[in-house]
Amino acid sequence: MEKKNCSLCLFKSRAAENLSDPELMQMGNSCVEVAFQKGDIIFKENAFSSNIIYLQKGLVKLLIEGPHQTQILRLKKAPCYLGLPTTMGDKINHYSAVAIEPTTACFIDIITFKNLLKVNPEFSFEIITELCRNELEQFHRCVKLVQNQIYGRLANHLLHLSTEVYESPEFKLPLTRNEIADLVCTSRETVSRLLSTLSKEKIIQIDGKQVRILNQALLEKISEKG
Amino acid sequence: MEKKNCSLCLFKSRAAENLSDPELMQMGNSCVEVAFQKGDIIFKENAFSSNIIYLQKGLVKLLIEGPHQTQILRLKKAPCYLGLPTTMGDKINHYSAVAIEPTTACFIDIITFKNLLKVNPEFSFEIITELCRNELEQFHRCVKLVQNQIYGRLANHLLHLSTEVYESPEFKLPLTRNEIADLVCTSRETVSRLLSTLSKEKIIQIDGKQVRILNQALLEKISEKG
DNA sequence: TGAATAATGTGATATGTATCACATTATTTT
DNA sequence: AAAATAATGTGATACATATCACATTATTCA
Repeated sequence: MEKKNCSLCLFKSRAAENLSDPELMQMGNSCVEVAFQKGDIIFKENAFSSNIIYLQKGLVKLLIEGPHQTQILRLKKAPCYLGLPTTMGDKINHYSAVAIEPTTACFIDIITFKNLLKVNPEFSFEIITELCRNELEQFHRCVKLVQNQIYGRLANHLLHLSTEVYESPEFKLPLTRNEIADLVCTSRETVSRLLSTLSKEKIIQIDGKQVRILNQALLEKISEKG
Repeated sequence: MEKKNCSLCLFKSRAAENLSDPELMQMGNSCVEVAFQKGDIIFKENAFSSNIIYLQKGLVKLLIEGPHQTQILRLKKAPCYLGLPTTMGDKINHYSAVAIEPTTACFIDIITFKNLLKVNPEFSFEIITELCRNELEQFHRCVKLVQNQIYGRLANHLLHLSTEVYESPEFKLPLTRNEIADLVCTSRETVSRLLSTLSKEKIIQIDGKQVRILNQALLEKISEKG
């Protein structure tokens, strides 16, 4: 197994800042760095979960099979941990992760990771904090998904891509209309139609996958009110 | 402040099993036991979150204000921690907790709790595991809520009450039709209608709040398929 | 470079569920 | 016990969105 030196890592997580040099060494010794292309599966629902994954670079979608369609639970942008709940919460993955942009990830052996949690409480503490923040986000995401109409959900995700993911009013959609449908839980056709509407209303400008947000304030209003 | 002896507690959490006697003492010294009646607010959304709460006995609903209506995020049955994510994840509560049955809860000072996390990694580890399991559950709950039709969601919650909460095919609904609507994200009228339908189909028997599950297999099928 | 495949746009129609309206029945308060 | 209030049931109607159908345009692959 390739040995990595995590103490020199430029993408170190906030939690890992609390690790001592020997601890980082230990992590590096049971850690593999892997590169993924768009569309590559990082881990798969129902497979055994044997690694904690740390995303160094890239963008990933988390997928879960629902009773009627695949659902995109959320997008995860590096740097962040991936699959903490599914690896620590059960032996089997409850969802899949798929790269939607070129992505680099570290696979950390679960035993080493658990060991670090047990010897370094500061590290544990940061992981707990991250888990808690994620769960709060998840609550809010769920409420929006259920209560807002699709127009609002679509607006919400466009804003998220613009402000959080790409940090720019103009960006290229990393998802097809079908995937957007899986993200906002609707049909491909409805996504097409509503994107056209947003475009006709001069709220966004859209050409294929290229999006520009023209009226962010209005988009925010739509995202909140429904 | 009343001092409690947590080492004698009969409702000790799995995580707390890992605490030493002095640590339990420390917890007991900054811990208050409070009793709640049905309808009593345990903590409130947007208020400062200053305690970790451990439910000893009872049943609680977690509420969050959505863009269109209040939503019941989930029911929590004792014994369990309450508000871990909202207390550890932010300074302000992102949701409320309200007793829906007579409930007893321990309020543990957040500073003490955090301190225990930092000195006892086994304790931390169990908390991490619990958080992860909760998040997985939350993912599944969200997918069901979004993808299933209301008939399926209603079936799902009736089953949950029967098998998880009351562990009996017959039970008294702890919620009004309005609250059930908030739980499955629909309107009161629809809940009324669908409960009648389930009753007409001889899948459940319902008289006011008294429910008996007549055909659990079919109810499970409805819950899964939609 | 052409053929095959995938992605997208848009009309017509069907349907689940919200909303409004109002009657009826519990429950709480005085 | 009477009065007030809250909870519930049920019909009529409106509407957001799914689904089906098919044309059009990109993209991928041989």
